[in-house]
Amino acid sequence: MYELYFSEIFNTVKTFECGQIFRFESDDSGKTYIGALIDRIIKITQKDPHTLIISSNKNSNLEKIVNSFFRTNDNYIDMQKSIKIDSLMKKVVNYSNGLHLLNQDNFECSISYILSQCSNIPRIKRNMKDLAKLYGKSAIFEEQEFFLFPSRSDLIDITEEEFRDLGFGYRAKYLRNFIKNNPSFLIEPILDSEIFNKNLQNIEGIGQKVADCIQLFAYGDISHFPVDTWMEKFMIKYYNDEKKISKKKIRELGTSLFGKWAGYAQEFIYYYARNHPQFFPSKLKK
DNA sequence: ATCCAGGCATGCA
DNA sequence: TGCATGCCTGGA
Repeated sequence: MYELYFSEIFNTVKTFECGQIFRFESDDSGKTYIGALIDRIIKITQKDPHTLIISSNKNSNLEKIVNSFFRTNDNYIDMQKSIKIDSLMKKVVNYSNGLHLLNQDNFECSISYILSQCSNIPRIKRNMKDLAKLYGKSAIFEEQEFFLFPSRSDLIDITEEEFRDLGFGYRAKYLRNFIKNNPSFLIEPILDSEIFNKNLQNIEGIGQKVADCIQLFAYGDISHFPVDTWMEKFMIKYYNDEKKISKKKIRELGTSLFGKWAGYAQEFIYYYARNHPQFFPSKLKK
């Protein structure tokens, strides 16, 4: 057990409930979160606005894994400054203050975003929980049973039908394909960001949005700006005079406005928009 | 009862 | 390139 200090604000509720991660849970309304991280169970307790208390069932290499998970090398203050490009973004950044991007396990995280399409957070959480409980190894932490996320070899013989029986719908095929083929560049990532992106999109079931999410949340490339329906609503409303514009253009716009910190900007906007649904039409005009 | 959700692949202009 | 449609499921 040790303390992890941030000079900026760190808010566990915003970080774990914003929709970027699906398998960490709190049983005391946000003070403590517990979940599996790669090969171990991690417990995170908010001590004060700058300090987390970290504990785990496995201490080898713990600080390194945790630092990577929480992206402790990011200059959060600089990031916030450079995203505050106008009064609106100032409001968005202040509203989201304390939300940190997480650098997740790439296999687990990639699967969560393959399953995310045309779904919703509670359902994705249920899907991921089912996978872990059925196929993952169990681990005991503080006398409670948890499940690690299954490895590729744990899932290699699971058929599309079995995934369908778990309620994955047409995504079952994509998941089966992803596990079966799992190209080598996923293990040793291609350095060029856009080439990696194109390679991801060559995998059946992964399009622009999921590829961006995988790079952002699973491979820590925070220059990506995934455009989902919320991003579309926000950007059209505030940065395109409420006129319809393609998702591709919105992605370009986000990248040019926010540069290397686009991933943070995206998550802040997503968090802001979802918590202010009254500002955004439920359905966009064509 | 429709409708549509944190998309994608496909087919067509 | 841009747009329409079907796809599984399940919650509103």
